[in-house]
Amino acid sequence: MAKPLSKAHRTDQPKESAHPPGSEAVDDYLKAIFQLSGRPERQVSSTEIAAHLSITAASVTNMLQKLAGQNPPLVAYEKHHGVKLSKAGKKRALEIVRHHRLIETFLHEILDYPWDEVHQEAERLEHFISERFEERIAAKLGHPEFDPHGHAIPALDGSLPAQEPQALSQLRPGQSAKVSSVSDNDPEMLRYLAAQGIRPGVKLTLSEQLPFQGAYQVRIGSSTKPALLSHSLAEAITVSKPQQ
Amino acid sequence: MAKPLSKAHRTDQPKESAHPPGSEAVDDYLKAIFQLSGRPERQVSSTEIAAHLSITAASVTNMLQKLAGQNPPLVAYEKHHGVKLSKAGKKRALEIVRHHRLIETFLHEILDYPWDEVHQEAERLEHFISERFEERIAAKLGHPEFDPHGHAIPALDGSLPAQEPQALSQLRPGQSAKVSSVSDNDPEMLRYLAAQGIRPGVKLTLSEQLPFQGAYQVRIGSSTKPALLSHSLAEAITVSKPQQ
DNA sequence: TTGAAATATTAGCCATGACTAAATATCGCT
DNA sequence: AGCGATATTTAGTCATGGCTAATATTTCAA
Ligand SMILES: [Mn+2]
Ligand SMILES: [Mn+2]
Ligand SMILES: [Mn+2]
Ligand SMILES: [Mn+2]
Repeated sequence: MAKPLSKAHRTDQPKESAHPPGSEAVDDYLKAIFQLSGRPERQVSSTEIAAHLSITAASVTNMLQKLAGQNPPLVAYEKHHGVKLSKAGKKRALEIVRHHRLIETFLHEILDYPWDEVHQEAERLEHFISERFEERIAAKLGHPEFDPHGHAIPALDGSLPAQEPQALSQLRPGQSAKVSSVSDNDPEMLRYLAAQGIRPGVKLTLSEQLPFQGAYQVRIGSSTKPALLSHSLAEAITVSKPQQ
Repeated sequence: MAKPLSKAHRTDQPKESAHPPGSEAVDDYLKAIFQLSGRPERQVSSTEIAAHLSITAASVTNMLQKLAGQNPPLVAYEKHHGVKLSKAGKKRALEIVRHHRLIETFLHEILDYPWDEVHQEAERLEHFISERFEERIAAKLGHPEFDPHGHAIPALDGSLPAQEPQALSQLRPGQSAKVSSVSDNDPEMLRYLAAQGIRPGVKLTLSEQLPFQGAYQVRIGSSTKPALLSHSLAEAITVSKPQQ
């Protein structure tokens, strides 16, 4: 918000706008590109970003050109060939991811949110908390390394533990593994998983996989009766390297 | 954010905009009008609102017309004669004030923010927390009635304790009173007051007032050496009805 | 009572970040 | 290699909420 009252500025300000650049929208683009480009890093297409953010591809192209035109550029954009984050863009994306995961952990641990409600709230707040707030909740939580869904929280310098996450759907029958993380954006799914006792750290054994992308039959922890998980559920669960 | 993928809607949506009405800006106008109109309720002028929000009067007029045109109207606007909040506008304003003061209390009590830093953070977050978040921090804090500066927190139904706040500057020499609240928007001032030991609940005695709006000499609590407060400082402190 | 000063509104502009429709580039396949 | 399908970009529009400059209204003092 501008200060029309101050008369003599050193240089005439470049006219503050109602919705400053480098805002919520920009954050969400950078985060989307970060999440979609995976590891090792891949170019991300306009269409993918559009689908991820539920907006049109035209809007995405428009924004990508702005992001590429910033100084410093936030993305490297090749017309018709997608984008990659620049150094600066990646730094900002990781900052927002850190906010998101710290907020989720905070909501769950301190404010007793159920784990299926933390994502939605964090998705909004991640853009608006200060560095002070970030620092304080991190301290309060004892500088946690993982959020309630098992996702690693980037450190202050943006570093993440080198992980080799594998989808549960890629296990072979008979193999065991520990749940590393679960997808955090579908509350209904999270409630279902909680009801099954599936959460990060729990040991799973794939007893059988029905043909044609059918259900996965898993034994959970040391329980006796197995559970059945759909293919999309098995895709939403990552596990650590299978043991034995 | 729109969903361009859903094809057949019941009625064609009125085209979702990037910055939905009923947002941060609207909240801040309603809050400003609420704060400025005082008790008993007064009409508030465009210029006052402009100064309070550090924007131009033209922008204010523009927004007031929009607010008056909403259904239901959020303000009663008489061209050239200022505005008052409508029922709906007052409800929303109190909702935001409740957010603000709960957040301040939360930051101070749970996250150990110093009292001069809570206002700025609350000013942003008040617009973005959910009802769930509000409810959780209120519960965590034991449903507090006052924020760290002594301001009353509106109840869920919007009610506020009937208070008769009086500026310290209106005390007569010799009178004693208890500090009720201190203005919360100037961090430097708050640090100064804290250093003097002036905070809500502390007893003050006005020993002398220098002429021509000069300094106020007060004894703080049961301390022996008096402090000197400028007129603007004495305006920023409210006290409860003088005793004796 | 009247005219200048102070206040307030109008008119026209801009940036952000959506949208749709039209144009164009790339890709997959014969 | 070339055609058509798919992906992507361009062009033009809109709402929100700022701004400045010009105009209109109200107020106040002579
Ligand atoms: Mn977000
Ligand atoms: Mn998560
Ligand atoms: Mn605010
Ligand atoms: Mn306060």
